[in-house]
Amino acid sequence: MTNKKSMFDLQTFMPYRVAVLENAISNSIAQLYTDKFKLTRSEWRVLAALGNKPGMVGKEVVLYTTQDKVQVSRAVIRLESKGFIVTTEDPNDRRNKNLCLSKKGEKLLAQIIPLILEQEQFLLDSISEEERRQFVEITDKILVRAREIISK
Amino acid sequence: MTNKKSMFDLQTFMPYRVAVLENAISNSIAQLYTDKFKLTRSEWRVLAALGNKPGMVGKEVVLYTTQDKVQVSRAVIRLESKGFIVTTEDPNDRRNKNLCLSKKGEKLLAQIIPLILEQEQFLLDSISEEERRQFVEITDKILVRAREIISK
DNA sequence: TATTGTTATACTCTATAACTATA
DNA sequence: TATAGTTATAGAGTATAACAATA
Repeated sequence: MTNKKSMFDLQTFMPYRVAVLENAISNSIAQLYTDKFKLTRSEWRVLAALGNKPGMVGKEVVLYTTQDKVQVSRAVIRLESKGFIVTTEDPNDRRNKNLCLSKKGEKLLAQIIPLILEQEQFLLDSISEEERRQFVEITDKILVRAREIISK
Repeated sequence: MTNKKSMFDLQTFMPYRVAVLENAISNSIAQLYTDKFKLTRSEWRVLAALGNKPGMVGKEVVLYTTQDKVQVSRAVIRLESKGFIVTTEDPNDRRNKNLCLSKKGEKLLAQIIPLILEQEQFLLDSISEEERRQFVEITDKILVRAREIISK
């Protein structure tokens, strides 16, 4: 006698497994920038974005960090008030704010990045180079599908 | 002339990629139980848990759904007030509440599960059976590491 | 009119601590 | 004392709409 409802098990449900994984990874990484540096995830992402591509305007940071403009606007305001970024007016379009790390922001980022990369390496050391390549390929394919659904 | 800070790119940072994937998947699934059935993720997980293993007590649901006892307690209260679950006192230990789906809850779950599984299938149709196996294996390995870090 | 960015609001999620009732 | 579950609170994440300034 089989129970029809027992055919659904959260434990083997792919979206649930990804959520659990993301939660564990995200917590393991977040403690690096929250505990010692008092940054939110949103702030950390904006910092990392500007470290990689200085001078982006808000809209570009939105695209780069996959956050919406409200999140970015608030993170920028907090980071500026803490002195980690400086904003300059774009002479070509005065609606835009060019965002750059301050010296203090660069120093902060230079402290965080090695810790973050070390943590990532520890996570990735559990799998082979080949698996790492497969992982990127597989997650990319699934991501495309998920975005198809959302945009419908 | 290379920029040392440009060595860190969010786009290739594994934890960021997993966060983006989880976000997309989770949104694509969530719209199924929020839009039509007005459930939160926490409520959906508790429902699914009880559908799979009726009669669990709160503590077991906590373990099964990877949520903490506060989340579960609140989801249970809401689900009970909506008439989707019924709670009975455990005669052996009156601190425990045995949780079961009501007929209404079973009906609800029976409506949701096919939609959820269809969505999962659409996501998984983007990869081969072999890749699916690899994905589970890889994510399990990374999860173990992430939990090692958190428990430190 | 459309776009960039800000402000306001509300709801969910997460984490913590304090509490109750039982054991 | 320890455990199961509840209540309270606050910070962070997410979504939406309304708004100001500029194009």
